[in-house]
Amino acid sequence: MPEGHTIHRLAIEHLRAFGGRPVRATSPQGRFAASAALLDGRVLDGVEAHGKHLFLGFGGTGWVHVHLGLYGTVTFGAAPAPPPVGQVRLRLAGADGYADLRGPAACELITAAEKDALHSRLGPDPLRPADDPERAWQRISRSRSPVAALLMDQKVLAGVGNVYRAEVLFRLGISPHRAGRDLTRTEWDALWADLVELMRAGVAAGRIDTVRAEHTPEAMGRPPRVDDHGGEVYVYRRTTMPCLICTTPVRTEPLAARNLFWCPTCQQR
DNA sequence: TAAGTATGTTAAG
DNA sequence: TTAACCTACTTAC
Repeated sequence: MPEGHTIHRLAIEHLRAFGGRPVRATSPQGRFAASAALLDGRVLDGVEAHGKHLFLGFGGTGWVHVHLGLYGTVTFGAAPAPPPVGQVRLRLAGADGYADLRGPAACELITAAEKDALHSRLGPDPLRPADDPERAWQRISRSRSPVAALLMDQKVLAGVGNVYRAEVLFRLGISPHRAGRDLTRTEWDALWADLVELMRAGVAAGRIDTVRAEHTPEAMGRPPRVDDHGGEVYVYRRTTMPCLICTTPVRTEPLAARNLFWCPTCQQR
């Protein structure tokens, strides 16, 4: 379930589980075996997340760069680690627990310089307190592309995926098809602020919840809805259901190779 | 058992 | 714009 909140949460969990102590590293599947051997017995001394990229620091040995892609996962468990199940690219194991990485788009050992190069290709991340939203605004306010595409462009903004883009646009009532340069500065400031709030909540909860208390099915007097991705949301993959607020059917269409979801009634700004 | 789907990205054309 | 890739799960037959 990888949008930026997942990756930031993973950084925290890795630090808590393995930080400051030597860790055993193996690649049961074999595809990361040579690098795992270099890492085995080293101390995890730093973790970082930028957008959907996770970095695990091992001193002079370098950084493990992980990108989960569409369906990569990390599962944590308590020691002793059982025999690996399925395709485990990387297993880290400490005295108290272990973590299994499966199906990542990227898992590679890189240098500090290579890590810097990756950062330079990414826009500001709402979950990195020092990141400056002005950098994103400079690009958005000059672009003819629809805001829904810009929010997903990791060079513009890092960490937002298909769920957060759909939900934040709904919450602000902004049409996904508006061109970036037609947004007002006030609207952009509100988008960034809402992303910061939503994504921080996502890190804390480990899932994406975007529905305000006054709009829950309970509060609206509607039957409870069952999510297939774990969180309570307004429009993402809600096409078989009416909009929670106005009961218009939620609409979907492909945009830049991804499915976009929005409410044509509530999002007319 | 096979096909389809997924919260993502890159490279080829 | 399209295909390819990484894996697991759900749905169809």
